[in-house]
Amino acid sequence: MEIEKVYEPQRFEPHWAARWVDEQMFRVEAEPGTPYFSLAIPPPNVTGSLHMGHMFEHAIIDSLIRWHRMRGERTLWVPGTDHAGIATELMVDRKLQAEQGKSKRDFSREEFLAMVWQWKEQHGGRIVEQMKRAGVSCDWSRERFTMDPGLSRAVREVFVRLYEKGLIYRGDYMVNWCPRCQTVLSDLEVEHGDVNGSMWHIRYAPGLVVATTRPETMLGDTAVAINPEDPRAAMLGGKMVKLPLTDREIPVILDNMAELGFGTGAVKITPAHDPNDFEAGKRHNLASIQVIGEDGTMTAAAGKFAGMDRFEARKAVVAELEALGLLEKIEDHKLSIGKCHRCRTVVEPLVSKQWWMKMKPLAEPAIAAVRDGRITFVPENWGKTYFNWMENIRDWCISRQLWWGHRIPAWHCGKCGEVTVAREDPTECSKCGSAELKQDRDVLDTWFSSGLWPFSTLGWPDETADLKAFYPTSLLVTGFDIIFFWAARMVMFGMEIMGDVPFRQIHIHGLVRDADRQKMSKTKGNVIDPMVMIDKYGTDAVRFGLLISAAPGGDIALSEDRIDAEKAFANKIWNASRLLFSKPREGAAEPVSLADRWIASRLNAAAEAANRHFGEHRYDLVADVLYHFWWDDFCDWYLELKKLDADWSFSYKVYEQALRLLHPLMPFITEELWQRLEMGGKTIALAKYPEGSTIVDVDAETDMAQLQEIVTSVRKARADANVDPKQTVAGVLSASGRKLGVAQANAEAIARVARVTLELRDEEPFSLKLALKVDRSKLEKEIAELEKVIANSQRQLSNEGFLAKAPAKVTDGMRAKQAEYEAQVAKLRAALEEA
RNA sequence: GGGCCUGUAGCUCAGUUGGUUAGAGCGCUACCUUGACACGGUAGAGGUCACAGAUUCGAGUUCUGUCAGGCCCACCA
Repeated sequence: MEIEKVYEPQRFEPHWAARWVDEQMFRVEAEPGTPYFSLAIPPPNVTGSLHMGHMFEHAIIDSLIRWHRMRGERTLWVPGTDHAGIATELMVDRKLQAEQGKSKRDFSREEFLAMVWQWKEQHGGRIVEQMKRAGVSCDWSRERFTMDPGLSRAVREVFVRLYEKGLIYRGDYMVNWCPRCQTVLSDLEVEHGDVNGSMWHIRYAPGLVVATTRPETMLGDTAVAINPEDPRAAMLGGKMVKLPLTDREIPVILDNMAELGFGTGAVKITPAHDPNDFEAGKRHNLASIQVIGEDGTMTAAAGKFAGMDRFEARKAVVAELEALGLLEKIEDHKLSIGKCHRCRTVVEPLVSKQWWMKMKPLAEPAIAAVRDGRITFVPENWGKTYFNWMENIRDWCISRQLWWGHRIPAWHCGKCGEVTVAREDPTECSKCGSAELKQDRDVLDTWFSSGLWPFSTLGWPDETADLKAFYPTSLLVTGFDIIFFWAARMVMFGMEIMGDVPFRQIHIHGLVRDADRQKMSKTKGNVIDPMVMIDKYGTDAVRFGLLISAAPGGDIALSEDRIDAEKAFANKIWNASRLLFSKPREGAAEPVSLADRWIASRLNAAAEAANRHFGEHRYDLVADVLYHFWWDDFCDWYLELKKLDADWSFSYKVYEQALRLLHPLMPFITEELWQRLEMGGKTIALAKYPEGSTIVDVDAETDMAQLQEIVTSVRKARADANVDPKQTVAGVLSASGRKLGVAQANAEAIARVARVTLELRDEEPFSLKLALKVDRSKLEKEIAELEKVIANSQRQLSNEGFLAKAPAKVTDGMRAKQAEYEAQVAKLRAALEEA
């Protein structure tokens, strides 16, 4: 058979990648009622490009999917992408900024959306093309996008249902506001970090000093609180004090929120700009004065500070207080601030009217589903993290002041103010019948639509055959960073809407980090681009490198060296194939030698282990087992011994099975080589995965172990004696029983792989003596060299000659080394004598 | 403040229910360009399994504590 001399994955990987897609080899028909394995891809952002995290996740999913498919199961992997509301909008906005110096707000909503859609049409296919190049075996005929008409209908249906059920409501609450993105954010979208800030102590009245980390908000204070147990309580409680820098008077209230002994014991209350104060304001019926606007500048209510940026206003307020002598002191204070996880702008707490989802009633069945095992986590420890969050869940703010996304299906009546929520766009107010309706301007949090993904992609709300055939899906594979964002919400939506779990298992994988365990990031410049790696080393090497490093639970430290090493593995397989393909294939395909029987047993064991480890999601162990089977067993032992045989037909049989075993992990090279065997199938991906068994050929394995021990002993003896590897030597082997038998039966094999002719003696214990012809001149040369070294170091030890002027420090180490040299020389002299 | 995880060879990591001599890849040393492969072969070196106790015939593995590091959640003026 023809086979190219050099392993060049670029020559065949793109070919197979295209062919798998073009011929729809992974398309599957829905047959409700039959067993299946199905999985929905965690949809990557449509705007994105493939990074190592995707590559890793897809390597895991694709291996598992291919394994299930090869086991003959009806296997579906649904691909798709996410519109990624805020991320996409920010990206297009930045692009406008860079290219035209304009922002989103220079355009109308319609104009802007048209641009985003255009961008999506032009560039949205990029990540999908990259996935195809990476060989993922999705059913591309079922590709979905979260803003497809069908999925949008699902979003709307769910919203209306939950609204009608009272689980979605609208109201004024304290929210996280990003002044840069001009939208509200959910708690999960805020990243908290510690910063070194200050605590300013401000005297509001004699004997009443408040401490604050945000002095600019004092302009919106509507009370000062002290603890009811505070000694000042009786005197100050209910009194009015004048708020510095303003004309207003505010009350001193008594509330436990002022902790005795913390700070000054008095807390300023700003209901419009602090979550705690917002609650306190409700408790005490306080006014709420918003002094910071949605754009992050001070409002008219801030008086002479109006129009200033909030951080400028802070400086100005502090300066003014200092000038008035009201600033008692400034302390260093460590505090945590929240930033928008998209643009890193400091989030401003504001009171705002938003849409919310009640989470407690949705969380309960979702908690139960994991508690009673209808959903299991792999590794199971992640269940604790899930429970921890779910049991302390708070309502989810689902509206966003964005344009790109699913617009909230609610209409406001211009006449009576009633809100009409409907499946079909209404023409009149549900209360007063007025036609003066305006649709809510907001869109839904992007995670609302992703939360429906497992069933919306299968055609819900229609009762499709796909839905009946493939829901619940079998598995979710994802990173721990989106357990709350996504996984938990899918469980809640699945339980509420479908009345069943969205998937039976959740496999949580780690993060791909660089070789130094640092997070990969563009700013650090340590990003390893999967497409670059694919070009350089081939997809198979990248996949295998990721999978063999994928220990459960842990992050993986990926280096280019690791990928390079796996390319060497692929290269090894390629070259083993070249050897095999140079041999005749004709024959009965039955074992003809010990080597044949042994490799069949090893193949069987490897197959059994691979199946077992796949079942346990231990892709690292699958990879490890197959790596060692191919390299150690098949190449290093089997092929070397096989070179003695004339009939190679059985080798082809084993080889073909070994290709199948490896296919889920290295789909390209196995497909390419398998096709050259002309087995008649369309693709190795649809060939049956070898089952293997725990029953091994004990006879063959035992004999082979004996043979390996003999060979290794000979090689070691040769290495010890420094024998030229090309030279065949004679030797005497003492052994008995089975080992002797093996030595007798396999004398030719031993001679070949160890270059030795052995005289066998039936005696214990096992021993080996090589009859070596010693090269006298080589020995003499070695002795001479060593003696030179000894003489030199002797001079050092005794500080003779020129060294006497600058005596070296004599250490024990030097003396020991000297003794070693002398012993070595003595040994060599003895050897010379003998010869 | 609450929760989770990690600490094993120079580096990155395995080590299944406690059981002889603790493994892999890379790196390192020596030898070898042999007709599949130097992206290779053969033989090696290298570990007080963070530390201290406890349980046990037996602990890298179980328990407690200490130290070190990482992550997540949290309305800590």
